[in-house]
Amino acid sequence: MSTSPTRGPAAAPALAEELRISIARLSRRLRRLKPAGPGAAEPLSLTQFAALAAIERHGSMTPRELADHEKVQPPSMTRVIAHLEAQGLVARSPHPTDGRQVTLAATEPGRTLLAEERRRKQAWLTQRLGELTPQEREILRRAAPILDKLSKS
Amino acid sequence: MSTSPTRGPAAAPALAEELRISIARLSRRLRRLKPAGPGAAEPLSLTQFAALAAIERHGSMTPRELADHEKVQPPSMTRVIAHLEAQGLVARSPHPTDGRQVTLAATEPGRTLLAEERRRKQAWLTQRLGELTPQEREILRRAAPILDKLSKS
DNA sequence: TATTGTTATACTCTATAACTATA
DNA sequence: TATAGTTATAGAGTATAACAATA
Repeated sequence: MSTSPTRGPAAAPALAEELRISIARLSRRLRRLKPAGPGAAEPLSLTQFAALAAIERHGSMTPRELADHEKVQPPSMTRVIAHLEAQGLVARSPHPTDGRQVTLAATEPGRTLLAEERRRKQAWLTQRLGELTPQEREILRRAAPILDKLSKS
Repeated sequence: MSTSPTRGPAAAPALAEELRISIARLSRRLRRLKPAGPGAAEPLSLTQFAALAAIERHGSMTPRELADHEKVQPPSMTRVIAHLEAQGLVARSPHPTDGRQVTLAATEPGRTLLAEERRRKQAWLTQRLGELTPQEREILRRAAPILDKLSKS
């Protein structure tokens, strides 16, 4: 019988299962949140929001870069971008040197909406985080970049 | 202009956005993992796996309890259970006193498969976790139950 | 020939609404 | 009337395959 250690590298499989299930569960819980309020414009899905936030943060990005960044396949990102563009939140422009590529940038309404969503749509999670102890928030704050590191590999 | 603190309760909105995006991205990354190897039986989706694991851990559960536990609606859990039952991984039995309820328990093949999946299907995440520093793993170990607490609210 | 991006199509997961059976 | 579970149906999100344009 294995002794199933709870610490050290050998505990990785047990931690993997716990994390995998916890992440999936919280992901479902978050996705279920009804977006924004009655007065809101067409709401953004989480993927759309993340894509818009990434575009704004990087200044400009190509669809391929976005797909890699958000861990979806290019055709999936095409749909996300189409939606953002239809809403006037991002604008395409031709790549300066490579005719195949497209450059995406946030429009002024896009930046406005982003700020608004940040203020309002994340209310649920913000509220829950506020109910944690400072120590717990600190752990999550340190965990977030590690989760991103895992996503990247 | 707000100063956007990075620590303390007031930082919750910023942390909320970071966590929300990180969780969604890692969730997509994990879901994309191609399950098991060539010799494997019909693979389990992550939700199916989590349900089976919960049933085994609790000894027995009702569909309603499972749905609440995994943050899905009852009809969604019905499908998950139907799949597990069709594969012979869980068995239903009538509730001892309440004729409406159903009791679910893992079968012997179910327990076997669970052990096998634990050993094999989580290889990717286990590998990635093994590449982290012990300090990083420790942070994730502490973060996992906090994520669960967030899911529960 | 390789790469970017798109179109067409299909699948997985989950939800809501309506129904049945039991309490 | 209220609750557990199921059936029927629909929608969101993402994937793969095939194609067009450019390098």
